[in-house]
Amino acid sequence: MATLKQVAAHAEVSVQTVSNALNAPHRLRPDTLQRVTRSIELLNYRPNRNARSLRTSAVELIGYCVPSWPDGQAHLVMDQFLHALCTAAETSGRHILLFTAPTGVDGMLVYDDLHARRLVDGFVLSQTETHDPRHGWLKEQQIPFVSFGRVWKESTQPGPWVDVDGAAGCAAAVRHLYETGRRRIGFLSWPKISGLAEDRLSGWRTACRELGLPHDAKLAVRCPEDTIDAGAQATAELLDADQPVDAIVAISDILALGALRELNRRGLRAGIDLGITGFDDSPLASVVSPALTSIRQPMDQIATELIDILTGPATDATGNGDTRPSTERLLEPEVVIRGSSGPG
Amino acid sequence: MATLKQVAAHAEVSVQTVSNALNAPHRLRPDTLQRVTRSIELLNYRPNRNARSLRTSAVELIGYCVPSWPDGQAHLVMDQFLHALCTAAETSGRHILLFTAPTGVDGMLVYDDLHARRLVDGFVLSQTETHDPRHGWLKEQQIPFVSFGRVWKESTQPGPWVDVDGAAGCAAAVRHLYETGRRRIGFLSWPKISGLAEDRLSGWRTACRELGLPHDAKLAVRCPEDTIDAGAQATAELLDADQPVDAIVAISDILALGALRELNRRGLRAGIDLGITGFDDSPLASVVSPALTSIRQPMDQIATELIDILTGPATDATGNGDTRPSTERLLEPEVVIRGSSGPG
DNA sequence: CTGAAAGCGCTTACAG
DNA sequence: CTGAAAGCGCTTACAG
Repeated sequence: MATLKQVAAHAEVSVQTVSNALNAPHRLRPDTLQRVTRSIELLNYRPNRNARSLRTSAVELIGYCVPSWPDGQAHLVMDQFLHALCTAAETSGRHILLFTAPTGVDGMLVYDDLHARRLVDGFVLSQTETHDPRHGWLKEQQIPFVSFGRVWKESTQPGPWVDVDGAAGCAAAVRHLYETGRRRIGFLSWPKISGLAEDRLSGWRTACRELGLPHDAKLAVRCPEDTIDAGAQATAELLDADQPVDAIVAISDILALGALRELNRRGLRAGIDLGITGFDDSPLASVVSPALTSIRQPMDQIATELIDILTGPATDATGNGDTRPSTERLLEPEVVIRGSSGPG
Repeated sequence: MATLKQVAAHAEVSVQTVSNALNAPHRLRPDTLQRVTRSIELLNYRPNRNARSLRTSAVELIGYCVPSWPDGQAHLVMDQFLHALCTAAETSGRHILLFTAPTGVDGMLVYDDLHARRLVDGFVLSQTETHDPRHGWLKEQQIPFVSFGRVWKESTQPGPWVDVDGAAGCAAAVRHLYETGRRRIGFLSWPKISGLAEDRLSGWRTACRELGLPHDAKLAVRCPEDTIDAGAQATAELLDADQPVDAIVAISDILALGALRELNRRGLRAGIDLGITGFDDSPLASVVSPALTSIRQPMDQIATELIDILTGPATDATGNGDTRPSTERLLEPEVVIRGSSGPG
């Protein structure tokens, strides 16, 4: 492996000049730059990142904790998210370092260690939970981070975040179903009350109200778990009611698949007799028939914003200016229309 | 951040002794060790990894290229694999660095760069394809790597690998179905001929032959794509044949889900009227009803073996001893029995 | 525009 | 068992 010194000797300049050729080429005279560049190519020189990091104390590595399954819904799009995150990181010359950690506050030792030993510059958090302790802790330690997902139920959100407007997504799904002629739209939700679920539910409720559609509590079913079975059962309820629904907005693709199955069982046709939509546009959505209309989170944009915020000018690195507003970005999801919600 | 020097001053020893306390504690006298350890704790010292790596030229980081979807089957268990890989890496004091690269030989520039700039010590490869160029290239460059999955159709497999015995898995599924009384077992396969598909198919064929069951070509259907629809259609074929099958071994969970749907549509009960098995034990398997019997790859063991091989004594670092056999580990998958193949 | 020198925080032969 | 010293390969004020 060639070193800076060898390149310098070869190009007959000082190491400083070679370093500048790489990091501040405008400082060199064109002819010098060209000569150095030639030597770099000839010797196939690659700067040693460890040496650079030792000097600059920046590793250009971003930590991401791989969520441990079983977590239900989220991991069906995890590879999409990771791919987007990697790509965004690489665009800014960085990479993603993966690690595992216990959930809750116990895991913070791992985060702290990774940062203290300078394996990473900062963290991207996801799988944010209601009352997630990580954000507050990292902020207190002044360790750079950005969160995908808000910490719900907190009076103040610690630190910067990027999130998708679930309410807007569900509202858009309702409007889409309305436009295809549906007038009684049910909602399939999750069991435990979470900020995420309430957010999406509220979007359904608001849109129905605005369109003059029914939106009473009976139309929103909390499924006991995020499975196809539970989705099918809840769908059966909604179909067997005195006034059956003619469309269903599901809070996840899995539940929507359950709805699809129940329709199938009854000889009803999704997209014709009823409209069905899911959430996440997971790989499953395009694998069923009719394919599932689903609400897609803009993964690439999410990832880009996350990296932008994390690598941008430090929000609060000094500890002063604490009152400065955190960086917060709420992105719009998109309804990907497929067969299950009709031709429109 | 405390440094080695500061700890040394605090403990009133040389930096060398502190370093030894961390890396070779047996060299210190117990009382010295204790004193140093106390100083380390008091100052909350964490060794700077970049400095260490610069010195030792080992970064303790393993590169893994995130596969770009859509790739069909594999990404449903990607998070399981990543989690296992991370855990195994951490057990050996290492971490996973994620990156993206173009497929094929173009991507090798990325691999080379990552290694040359010392961002990683080596690579774990997965999504191995027939005629995958990466293995040969990395071997030639003497860049450490280990592959999850064999390069099929090569006369000699370049470099060490870990793989799962797909044939054994499918054979086990056939035997399991036989034990639950099935006597005419179909096979659902993929469109393009790949080493992976042929391997699994051969397991079905061999087991059927050994049990005296039919295994003619008509019983093995190549689905045009890895979707629920395709699986359902192929299942319909197998059921409408002159001699209908009473069980189906599917090469993927998705295809098995298609089989389940087709049975459902016909009023047939999986696990009672027919036995169905999938492959990969993806999150989907436990989310349907009846839950899907599926062949599970031992992810934790795979990951452990991969890291063991990669971090073990260099197989061929010197370039001599080229004839030494590569490290190769073929692991047994496990049939996870659920409702879709009957109570047994 | 270019160069000589110090230093980032470790580890590792080498002496004592 | 312990210590003084060199060096891993860079970057960065500081002079010239």
